[in-house]
Amino acid sequence: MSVRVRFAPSPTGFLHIGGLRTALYNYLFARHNSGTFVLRIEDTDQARYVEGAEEDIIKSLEWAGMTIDEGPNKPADFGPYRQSERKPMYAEYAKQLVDGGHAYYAFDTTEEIEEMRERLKASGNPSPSYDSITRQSMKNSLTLPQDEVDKKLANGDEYVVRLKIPRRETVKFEDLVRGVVSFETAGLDDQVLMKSDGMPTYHLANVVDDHTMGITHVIRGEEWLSSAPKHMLLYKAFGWEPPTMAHLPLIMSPTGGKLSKRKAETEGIPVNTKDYISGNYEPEALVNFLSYLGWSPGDDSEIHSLEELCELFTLDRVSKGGAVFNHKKLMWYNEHYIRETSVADLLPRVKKLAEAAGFETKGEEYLTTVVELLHERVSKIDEFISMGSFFFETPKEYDESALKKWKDDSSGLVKAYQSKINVLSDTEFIASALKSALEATVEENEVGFGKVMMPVRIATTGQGFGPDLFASLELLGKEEVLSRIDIALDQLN
RNA sequence: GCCGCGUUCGUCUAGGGGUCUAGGACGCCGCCCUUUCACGGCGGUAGCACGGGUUCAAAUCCCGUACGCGGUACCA
Repeated sequence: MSVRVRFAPSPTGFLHIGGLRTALYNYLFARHNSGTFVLRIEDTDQARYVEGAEEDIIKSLEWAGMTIDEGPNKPADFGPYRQSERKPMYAEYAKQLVDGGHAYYAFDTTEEIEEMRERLKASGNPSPSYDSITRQSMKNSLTLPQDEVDKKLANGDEYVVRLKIPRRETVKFEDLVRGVVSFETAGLDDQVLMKSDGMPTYHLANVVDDHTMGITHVIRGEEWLSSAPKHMLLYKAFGWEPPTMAHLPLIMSPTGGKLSKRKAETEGIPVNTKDYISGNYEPEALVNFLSYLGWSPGDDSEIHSLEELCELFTLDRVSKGGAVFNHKKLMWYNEHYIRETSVADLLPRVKKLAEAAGFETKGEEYLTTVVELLHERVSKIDEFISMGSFFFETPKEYDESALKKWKDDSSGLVKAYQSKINVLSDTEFIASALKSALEATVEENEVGFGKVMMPVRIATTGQGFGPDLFASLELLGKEEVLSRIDIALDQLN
């Protein structure tokens, strides 16, 4: 049987980083096994539905390089791929469960359930639930006479369908990440399968869809482990072979706990994939970083393309413990991929960013040199613009910490250098000549190299750091350099 | 509280009874390179949660404790 996996997010918001990793592991597993990667939208909670979320999910996966084989955007034989569009199906399967004695109708109002909980709490049960014991004293098709149940259903009274959890059973199954896990049914509640609005809950829809869509492996976050026994019970009740389970470790916040939107934001970590897109991160870097958050190929390698990861990925190498999101390591990956990318490939992207920042890019040749000069020192592509802003405009201000290196004698030295390069013709205005001129200035004034170099750098770039000074000056051109020195001399004295 | 899952350097991880004096990566520190800042190169720092077993031998197996995380909804 060929492998079929699904990524099944609910469109309740933008795709966050944890969801992206779950998608990635599913994708990697699918590709490794020449299987099919399915996208299914779990939109059964109408109250939490967010407009545009589905588009965001698809766009995010595409950006990361994951090709969806089947999904709402790519219909195939197992559609529809939105649960809301599969609604009639769930009711039928729920009925099948009821008829088979595995589920029942419950007519209790939320107030009545609340009342039951309060009553049990008062008598010492800290977490009462609607289960094999309490259902005996509630209003459902197990306790009510058949004719009354029929009447209520015919009347159109509101009801839910609940799973009839067996009283005392052990549910055991093998998880590809965790090994054998087992649960006692005594601790499980009679999960609602069909809500009173006619929509299924996650549990029913998920099991029905995974089965009817031919899903062979369920790869999802650990937050689902606790409800997995209910799902196993459902497969059994339907008489279906359950898919193989694999519960992934959660991505944790540096301060502890599951990496939530709120936590991530206060810690300066972008949570939504769209923030990585708009933040100009390299998708290859995020993918590589994420793949190693809870998995490793077992050797000392760190860098792998998506294709290589597909080749290497196996579920038995996924770790069990939660993995803390380390933004610095992500940046290391990002930096790596920037350096791996050729100047030619970087060029159009830098051009676009520069134009978006309102800069005149001064021609392809000029921009190419800018990218070359900065290539080894940026860690994110937008730094070509921020760090290299002086290539596009005269510095508006001078970096404060750099100014500490502007000493009393700096003006004089900069002036001396200016007069030396002033005599160079436009064609003589090249890095080597500019360097010689500075060396001459150094010699004549009997000072250290940095004594002249740094003030010149500050005057012309506004920064105390940056790419090779002489190559930068050459690119800027004689007229511009001289003019910047004039302005600096004027402003810094 | 109850149920479940987990725990190797600060972080991500390798390791699955002897080859572990515990390996790699990020970070951090130092040195080299160097006109600055980076890049790069070299080196360093730092860890088997704790307590009992089992065994000739335990980071590795078992039990317990602690701690962490998840679940405990007509949310997913």
